[in-house]
Amino acid sequence: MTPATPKAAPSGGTPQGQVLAMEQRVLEFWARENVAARALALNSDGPVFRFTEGPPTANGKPHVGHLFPRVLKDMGLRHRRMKGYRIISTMAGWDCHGLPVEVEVEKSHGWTSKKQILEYGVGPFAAECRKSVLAYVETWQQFSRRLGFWLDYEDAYFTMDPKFMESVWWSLKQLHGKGLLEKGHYVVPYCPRCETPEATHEVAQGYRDTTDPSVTLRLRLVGGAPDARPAYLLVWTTTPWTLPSNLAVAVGPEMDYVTFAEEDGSEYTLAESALERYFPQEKDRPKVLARFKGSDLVGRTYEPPFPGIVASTSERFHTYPAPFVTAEEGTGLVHVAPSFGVDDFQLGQEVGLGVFDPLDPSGRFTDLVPQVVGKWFKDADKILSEELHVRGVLWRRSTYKHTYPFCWRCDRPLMYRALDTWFVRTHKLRDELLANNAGVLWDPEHLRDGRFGNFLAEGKDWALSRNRYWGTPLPIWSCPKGHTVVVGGFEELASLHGRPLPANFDPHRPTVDELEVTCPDHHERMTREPYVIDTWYDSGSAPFAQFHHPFQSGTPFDTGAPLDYVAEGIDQTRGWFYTMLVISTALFGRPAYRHVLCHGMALDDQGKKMSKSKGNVADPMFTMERMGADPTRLAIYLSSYTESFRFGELTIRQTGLRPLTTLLNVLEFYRTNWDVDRVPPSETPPTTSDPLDRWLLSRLAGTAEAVDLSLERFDAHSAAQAIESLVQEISTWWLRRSRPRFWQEEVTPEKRSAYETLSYTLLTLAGLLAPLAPFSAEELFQKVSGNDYRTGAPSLHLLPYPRPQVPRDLALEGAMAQVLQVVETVRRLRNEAGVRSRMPLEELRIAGLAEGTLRAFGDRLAPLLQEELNVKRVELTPPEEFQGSKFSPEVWVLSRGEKPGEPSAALSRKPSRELFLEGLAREVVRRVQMTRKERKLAISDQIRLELWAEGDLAEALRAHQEWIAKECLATEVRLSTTTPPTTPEVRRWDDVEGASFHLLLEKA
RNA sequence: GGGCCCGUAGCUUAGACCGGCUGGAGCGCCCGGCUGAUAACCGGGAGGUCCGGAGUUCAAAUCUCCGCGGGCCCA
Repeated sequence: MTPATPKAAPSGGTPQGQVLAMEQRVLEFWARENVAARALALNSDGPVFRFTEGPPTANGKPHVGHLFPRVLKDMGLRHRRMKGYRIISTMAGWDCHGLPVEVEVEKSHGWTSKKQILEYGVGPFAAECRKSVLAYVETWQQFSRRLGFWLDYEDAYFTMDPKFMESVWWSLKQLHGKGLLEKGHYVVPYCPRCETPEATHEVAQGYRDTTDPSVTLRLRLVGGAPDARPAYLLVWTTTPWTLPSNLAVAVGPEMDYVTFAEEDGSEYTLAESALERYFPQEKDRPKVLARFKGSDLVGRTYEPPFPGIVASTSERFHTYPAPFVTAEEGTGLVHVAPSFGVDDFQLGQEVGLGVFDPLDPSGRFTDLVPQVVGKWFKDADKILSEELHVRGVLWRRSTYKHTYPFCWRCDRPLMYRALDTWFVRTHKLRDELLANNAGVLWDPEHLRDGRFGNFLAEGKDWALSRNRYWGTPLPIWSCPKGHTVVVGGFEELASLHGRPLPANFDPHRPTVDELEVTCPDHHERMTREPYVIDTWYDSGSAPFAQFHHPFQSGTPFDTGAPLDYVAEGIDQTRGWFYTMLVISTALFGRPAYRHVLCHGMALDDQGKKMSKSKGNVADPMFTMERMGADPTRLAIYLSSYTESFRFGELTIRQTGLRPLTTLLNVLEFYRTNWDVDRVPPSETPPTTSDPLDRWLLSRLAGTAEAVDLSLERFDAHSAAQAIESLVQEISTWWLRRSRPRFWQEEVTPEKRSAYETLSYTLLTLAGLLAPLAPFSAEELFQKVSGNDYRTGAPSLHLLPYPRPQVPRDLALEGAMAQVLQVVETVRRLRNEAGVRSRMPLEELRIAGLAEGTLRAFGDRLAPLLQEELNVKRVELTPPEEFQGSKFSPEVWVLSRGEKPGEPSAALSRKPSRELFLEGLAREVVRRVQMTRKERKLAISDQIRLELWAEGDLAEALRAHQEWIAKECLATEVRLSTTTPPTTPEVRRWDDVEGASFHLLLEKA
């Protein structure tokens, strides 16, 4: 959602605010220490990892569609960099050309047609296009920096850079030399507003539902019926504006057709299957006079819908057989206008119909059709239909809902139109494309043979030329004698020009066309084919053109080496992934990339599709400023990003923020304690015999291995999940169980082991987390290593990736799992008995533990459970004990393991008198601690304590007076049974197992 | 109209390729605990027609087919 309130980032104590503050700290550190640039310069002699940034079109602010690929790319690049690879290249890139940019400039002037560009001047127009692109680059850099996406923004490639364009020219010459670049007159999707054809991958972006007229004509057959009655063909179309261009009618030779008569005696012919559509009610259906195959209908002559518009020839206005006629729509008799349909054009070619195109380039009728001259083609529908109606040619009229392509930029309906167009003959490369795709690792896998593979198999040609201005000009010149030269570089152009090119030669239009170029053979002035090329060709050339290949020597570009990793949205299957593959196959005969990661499309928090009209499109910069980059990144990694997934502040809060809060709280715990004890952090795994610590180290080793393996496959999802569950385990088990060790007064060996295990774990975890959540990882590193962002401190992101240094102890992990099972069981028993954890119980008996568990823990098992479960005695007993009725329900709560391997447990139901008093003492201690906190005393502050109590409480306090003093850091504890004074300093506590007491607390 | 993908608790997801314990977690909810990690932390519980139906099988969330819903792509 785009919220109404700007940049109101929450702050203060919320987890969200803490994360934002943390990220700010990290950003300042990175900037101050120039960390990003230093990281990019790492590993200059390491093994090569090839990458190319898919250049976004820099003509607008980044949107969600730009966020996801960047988050996924960054994960892969950070991981490989930490593992010592030299990344080629880390250049940022900007896609500068194309219709989007032109449209932006046109809009700024309020122009509606191409003519206005010419009036304004192509030179100034191009200059504005350039300016428009550059205007957004700064915004994009801010966005990327905030996200933590590190690329080389200082040395970015721009597809409008003459050097880049020269490489593109070079490649086009190669294609031409291989017979892969050809001109033809073909039907292509055409936007009359933009006055240019579009490629299929562009058209693909603009389909939507629309309602068009549906008209059925009756076209009079010359000669009429056999008995000379008037006879008509019924012909259906949804584009009445193409009817003046009608040159033939197509029939399906194998299909069944029928004739029927209407009341006036006229005979009508249509496909048999169409009868039901036109006469849904059986009772209305006319009587069929004759039934025959379409082939019997071939060769008839009819009167065109608009006689006199098009000259008749011996080929025109006849019925022809054609394979594309179907029985599913219309009448089975298809209106053929070769200028305006792919099938129509092909049929026209075959039988020699010629073409008739009465539109000017902007889609308005010329005087070839007088009744609609000057009209926009869609506006002619009504006028022409009305005329047909008046003349009695219109038989039925209604509307028709279907999906139809609209221009992806200007949102006007496209048309299919026969034009002169330059093509990349990709159909000739079909088998090679398929072969080069076969070895690519697609994620998700099904794309390889599914959507992408199917598209390649279609083997459609790529319409390359655009009748526009702001793009790489098609470098093809021809002379009046028909001689054609494809120019593959500026030097070659200079030689045709006859002298050096002007300094700072700009190959864009219009300067390129102002250059005098002479035909080397006929010595006549040559003119350039007046097109620019599809901007997708530019970006598809980025892997080599960013290096100015082959003009620049000594670049790291290798003609034999595909990219190791690319990541973009699934929409790029027909976009960048396609154009890169075509170009690399044509030029270098190899695949363009080894591993492709494709993310799905974003839905909003409610699972609804994001669309501009709904206003639910997330602004990623805003989202990051509110939620933080790491929560945003984690939310993506933890989602099923290869499919469509929800993305919004709610989702980020629920999925991305949560695991980070837990982790940062663990860190907070560590730091709070570390500030007191100052045990040096351990960069290597501590040697310890503590089973809890050894368990954590083993879990860490397992996680490290799993995360690394996942990231090797660029599987951020599994990696993030593995980290998330380790964080969970640290927090819910290791830390909780280790707390008593941190409370110890002195730095005992156990306490040291806890510190070292935790610091080592957190430092390693920081490394594992670095590719995914670089900010939190840095925070973890700085705070645990003790570097604390001081000037000159090392950054985590300049350090190598952590390697597991401890072998896993699977036996111990299995044993711990069983211990956790016991803990869970006994907690349930306590719940059942209604005895809170603070109240100690006498005894716990356990049976059915695996042999391995007992071996792994030796005699440490009992103390571990004793503390965790607050029982005085833990006995391991033989399973037989649980079979009889030895445990009376009066005394014990019981859980019998039912499945094999499940332990049984019996717990004392009630505390003894003695334990009850101990429990009461603990209740009092807890309240004293709360009071200390209320008074904002430091952890280490000593106090004097006075307590007033009666009955059981008084007895409990007397019995545990010393212990209370120790727990509360009290130099003295005085007990009174008198009435307490009613001064405000005396704090009253109620409801301690039904009783109340007072306390007075002073700093000693 | 065609192709590809997805559908597991209110939400995010594991399990599916390779059929087999009682479908597992986290968040949220309810109950409780803890109280110097504190807008934090911990336990327990409720909550699932594994989208529906049919088939294969001793056995189906998992394999097959047919629907329904959603997404993306194509015509």
